Amino acid sequence: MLSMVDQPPRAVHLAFRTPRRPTWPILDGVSDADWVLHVDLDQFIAAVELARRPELRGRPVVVGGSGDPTERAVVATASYEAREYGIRSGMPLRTAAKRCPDAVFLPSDPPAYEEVSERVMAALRELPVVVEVLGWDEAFLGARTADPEALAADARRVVRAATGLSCSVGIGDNKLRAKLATGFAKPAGIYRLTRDNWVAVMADLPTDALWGIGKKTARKLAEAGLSTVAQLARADPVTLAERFGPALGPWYRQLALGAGDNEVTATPYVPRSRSRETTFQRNLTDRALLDEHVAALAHRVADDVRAEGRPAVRVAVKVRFAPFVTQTRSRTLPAPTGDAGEIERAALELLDRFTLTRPVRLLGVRAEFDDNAR
DNA sequence: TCTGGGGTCCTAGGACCC
DNA sequence: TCTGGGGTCCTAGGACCC
Repeated sequence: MLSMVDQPPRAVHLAFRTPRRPTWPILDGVSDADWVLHVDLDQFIAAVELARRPELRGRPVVVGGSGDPTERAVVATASYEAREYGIRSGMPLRTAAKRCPDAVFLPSDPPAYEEVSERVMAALRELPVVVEVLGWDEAFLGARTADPEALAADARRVVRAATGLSCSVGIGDNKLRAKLATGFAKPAGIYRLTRDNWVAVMADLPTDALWGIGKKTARKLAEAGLSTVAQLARADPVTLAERFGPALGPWYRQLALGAGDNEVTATPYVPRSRSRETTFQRNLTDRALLDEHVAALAHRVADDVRAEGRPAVRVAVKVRFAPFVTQTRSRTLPAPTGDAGEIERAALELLDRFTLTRPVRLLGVRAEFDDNAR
């Protein structure tokens, strides 16, 4: 339900492929310069819940699923108190309940978070900045100022005034550095990360400290002898391209150098796809039921497609079998459409292409839009 | 650790065309 | 015709992020 998802890889790649002269800030502390600020709400979902349930303050609070820790669902956000028990976002609720049986489990309430998020973004737009929304609880601010720390403090102030919520602000000379700076600012702080302190701060950290490198890639990099940011920064781009692909390989090295684009844009987000999926509390084997669920998902997707006002050009169906094997089947439609019947027909035909012998734990339907029509 | 839901982008192989 | 090289589309899967 995160409707505004980050798009850093594309932006960073574009900047990498067509190197633009970066407008590096003039760091004399007096002249105006271009800065990127990254604002990130502290434990956003948990904070929204605590704001309307003040009696829970100070207790470990876990938000996710329908609030029943025995169901198939994961943690959306854990309060800092809950994090002390090792509870993290993405962790199964059952695991969280084992780690902290006394935690308060609350259901996820997306409309409530959406509403607060809009107030946060509206407050930020009152500042002399360009606001690029990244998700419910994150935004980049582009600004020309001589005092980015003062601007960051202003951002924290207006967000608190509008919503009562706390946020952290990273200051950088590009988006990558601003985003990573926020990690050092949390909670409730401000931190500046630029080319001046990049090496001192980042060099010895593992590669997955970078935004865009996760556990899997970090492991593969380590196997290639590249465990730290400094080692990755010194790696040969040609070798990286051979091992990790023509775009990803060299891009990893750019990340390690702290390079990235600094263009903040308020241009509204235009989605490339819309999808709906459901994990069943109990695995499904009955083919008629599978058909029914896919048809229902297809109709929800068709509603979303029509709401977009652009036709779908492609439909995909996802099946996750027990224990946890995921397959997808997709097809380009004969003609772009927003018609629910046509999307349903395509989805059912795709479901037919799977070998449906194993129990199914998840079904999903996705519609894709024409990339050129953005 | 029995592992959600909603997104984005990259890769690679094969088809197909000139 | 025992054989090319490039471009583009289609499809499935993987990785990452919030």
